Amino acid sequence: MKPRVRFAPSPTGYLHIGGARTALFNWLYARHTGGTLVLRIEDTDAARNSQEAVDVILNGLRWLGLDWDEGPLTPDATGPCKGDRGPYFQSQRKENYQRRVEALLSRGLAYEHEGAIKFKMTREPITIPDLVVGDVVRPLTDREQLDPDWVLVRSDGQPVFHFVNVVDDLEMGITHVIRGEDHLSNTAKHIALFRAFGVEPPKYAHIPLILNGDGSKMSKRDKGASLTNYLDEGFLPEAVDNYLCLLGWSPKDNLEKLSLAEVIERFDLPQILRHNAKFDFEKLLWLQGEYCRELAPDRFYELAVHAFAKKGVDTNKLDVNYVKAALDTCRGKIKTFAELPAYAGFYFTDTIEYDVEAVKKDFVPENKPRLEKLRDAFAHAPAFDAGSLEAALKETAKILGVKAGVLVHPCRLAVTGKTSGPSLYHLLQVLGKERVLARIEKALAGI
RNA sequence: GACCCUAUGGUCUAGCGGUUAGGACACCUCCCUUUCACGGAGGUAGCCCGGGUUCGAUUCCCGGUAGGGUCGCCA
Repeated sequence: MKPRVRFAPSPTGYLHIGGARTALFNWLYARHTGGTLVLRIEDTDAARNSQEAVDVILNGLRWLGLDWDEGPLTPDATGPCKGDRGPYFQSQRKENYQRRVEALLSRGLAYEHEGAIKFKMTREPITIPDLVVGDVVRPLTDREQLDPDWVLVRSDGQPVFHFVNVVDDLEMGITHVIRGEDHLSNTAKHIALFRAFGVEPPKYAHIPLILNGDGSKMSKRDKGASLTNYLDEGFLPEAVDNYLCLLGWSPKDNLEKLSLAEVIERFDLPQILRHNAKFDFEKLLWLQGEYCRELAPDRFYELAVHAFAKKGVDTNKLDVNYVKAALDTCRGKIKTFAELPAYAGFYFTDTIEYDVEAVKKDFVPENKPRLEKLRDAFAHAPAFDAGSLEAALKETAKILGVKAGVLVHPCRLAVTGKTSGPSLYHLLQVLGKERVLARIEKALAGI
């Protein structure tokens, strides 16, 4: 029988990076085994849930490239879904829970208590056979020994998470539950419930948690905890996917950069690591740089244009060849698209803001005649292309008896306002004679 | 407080009784380039502690310690 796995997030308005990895691991297992991935929305908390919150999850998964075989097609709980085991929103499954409670009640496995309905929990220790951790024996804690029974349905009629989760997994035919290790202890409750329904529980695989760099738990307010954050910062989904795979799983042959297709081939449950991992932003950034560098030109332009648009710079109004030429000088230089507007903004504005420290260093009186000479050399260069400009600059330096760097730095500052950026000669070529001479002139006036 | 999981450089990891403990990120040095990146060549840095078992433990067992998790009419 082919495995049926599920990702069952609660729509809280954001998708936790750990949740994203749980989704990824479920997806990988489904694709590796040829099984089915079910997406189920656990929206029992009507007050807190909203369509927008569901949309965050759907968009996040789609961005990562994780498709599901069964589940919602839109964020609307009553909207279209695919799959024949629906509904896939818990808010639409009330009758199921009702029916299941009555079954337990009628068999004396649950009882009413102060308006709530409680489950008669086993007193004996329960063994959780976990595919990642191994057999885990979970006895009752001292507090549980005082009252081992737990609430299935609140006094207001709302069923609790542990109950609906198990009922849905049972009715949706889930064979493998792959989820965060924070659920490991409570799995005893789930197993007991499955047995109460006379069904063998699914196989469990509890994956380690993702922690902050300092080892603390990644909570909602931690920057970097939300997947949306990476989307907004201009990360590439393939970089995020790749990095997430490396957290708690390893291809084992010293491979670091690998595609999802390669991971699908190698991925399996027993190889999942048992210990938590700290999130290393620097390593993600490195992978991001790797993928960014090999981006197809069209996609690079598209993402770059989008990044500028987000900063209020509409490059669509400009000559497309100019924009492409400008962006080409940035390829391989930036890592995330979010840094692009600051990196190459000088191409699309005539208001150059000079780096204050660099001005003190490079816009000094002795550089004024040098910059004037350079301006003249550029003005009379046989052609305004990178090669000619480089030759002109070096020739000028030679005449002045200075190193090329003496001219390079003030020139870059005058034209871009910055101390670093794309190749100087190439950016001069892209900017064109008119802009370059005007900017040097303007800088000269301020020295 | 009870119970559960975990433990290789700063970080992610390979290792599954005998290895000069391997790789990657980060960091440092040098080369390339008179910007910044990229690339190339080196370098610093690790088996949590204590007992066993064994001819021999990073590896197996026990105990500590540390980190994480759970014990809700939250999910």
